[in-house]
Amino acid sequence: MPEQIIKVKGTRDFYPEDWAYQRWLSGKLLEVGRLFGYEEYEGPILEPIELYLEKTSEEIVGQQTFTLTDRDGKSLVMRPELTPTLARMVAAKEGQLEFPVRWQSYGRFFRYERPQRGRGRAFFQWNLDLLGLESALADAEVIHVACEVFKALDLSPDLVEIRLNDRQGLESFIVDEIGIPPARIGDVLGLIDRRDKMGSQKFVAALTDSGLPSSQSGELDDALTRHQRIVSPWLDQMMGHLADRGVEDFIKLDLTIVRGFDYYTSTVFEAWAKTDLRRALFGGGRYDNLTRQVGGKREIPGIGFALGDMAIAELLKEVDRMPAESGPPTRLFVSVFSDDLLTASSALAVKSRTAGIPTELGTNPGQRLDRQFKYADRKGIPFVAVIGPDEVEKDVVTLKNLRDGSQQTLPTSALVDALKRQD
RNA sequence: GUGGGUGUAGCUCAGUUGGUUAGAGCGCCUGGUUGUGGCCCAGGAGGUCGGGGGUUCAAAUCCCCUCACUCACCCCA
Repeated sequence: MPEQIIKVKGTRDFYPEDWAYQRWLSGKLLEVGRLFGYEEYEGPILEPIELYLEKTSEEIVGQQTFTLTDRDGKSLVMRPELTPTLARMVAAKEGQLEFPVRWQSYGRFFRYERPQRGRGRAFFQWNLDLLGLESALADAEVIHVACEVFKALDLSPDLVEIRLNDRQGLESFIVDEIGIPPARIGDVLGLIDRRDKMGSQKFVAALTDSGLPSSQSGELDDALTRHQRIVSPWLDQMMGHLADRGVEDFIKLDLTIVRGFDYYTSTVFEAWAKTDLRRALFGGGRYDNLTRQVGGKREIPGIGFALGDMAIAELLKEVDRMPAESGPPTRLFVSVFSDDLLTASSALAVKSRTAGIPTELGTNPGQRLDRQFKYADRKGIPFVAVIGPDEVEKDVVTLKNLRDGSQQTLPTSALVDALKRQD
């Protein structure tokens, strides 16, 4: 026997019940976006490596992506995120698009990482972006969408929160209040980002190690501990808009939210579960120079976020918000009494399908009826039709409801109506 | 990339200080019921104990290697 072929590490097989969950989740997300007027779009799954080298460090692209070489020797990347693709698509049509652009997308992404709880190498991600607006109204809208997603998934503010910060405000706080030289901002932001994980002591030590006077390290740590937020008119505006929309309960200002790299220019936010799950559910922010880096003629400001399917699934499982399994769509199983009567059963199935009722015709003529019933029952098919010699003679059909065990014999012509009544 | 854990029947798992023919529950198959699923009863099939090597009279059990899965760290665009 040939060796069993195992699936690629970090990928998942979606059996019907798993796929039903994916359909449910993507349906919920896309519907929320649709209610805010966001149009769906999609890009290629393969992109030239240069698209990512522009924006991200070579190390990350080299080590954390699936890359391949095509037959012409060109390096291609299985897309690890959508934003560069979005930038490319917007830049290519920037003269023709009507701004502001509201776009959303749900698709597959790939990252070459070590799989663990809530993270694999192939995953789905929902991206939602609002492009072409500079005002805080745009940021508030996108965060409002995020809050509505929580509502749609039945996740209340006691389970989840969105931690919000203004990177520009944080930077000026660090420079003006603490007195850290502007040149050091990059390092310091990176450490602030990780402060939650390493704890206060290590944080101070790391700051000092990086060359900061220990008085400043301590002062910054104190300030981060003491202050819930920074002085930021930008955040004040956003919070005002969010309160108008009635979603402020989901929002927590948190000046330690940074999100790695220089990608974001002001607003940054991350969603976190307030449970044991120590993982960001999604994150996003404002990027004001999106299209330039991919050859666009002008800078188009934008704000958006991305939500992966795996972390949110972990949370939904943990708080019991997964939808119930629904089984196959089949409503009616038409049993086949014998070879002779296959024609009659077949005709009935055709009639039922024509009426729009998902119908399965027995494929084992003459199989004992109890087997056929058992099969339908296990499949979760709610109705079974029987056409035996008695029924054929009188042009009737026996219809059994497997849910409650009731059974009736009715004219063949009345079957469809009877089924529709019982929906 | 670093470290831990786990691999025994289709599934979830037991398996004592190494000891005879490797077990249970669920599932599956057959029959009890040749026009009726679930419940019940009786019987049955199914395992090179992840793979390879070693120690031993004897290995699921001990040792080494390897593969897979999993959890955490690093990272998280």
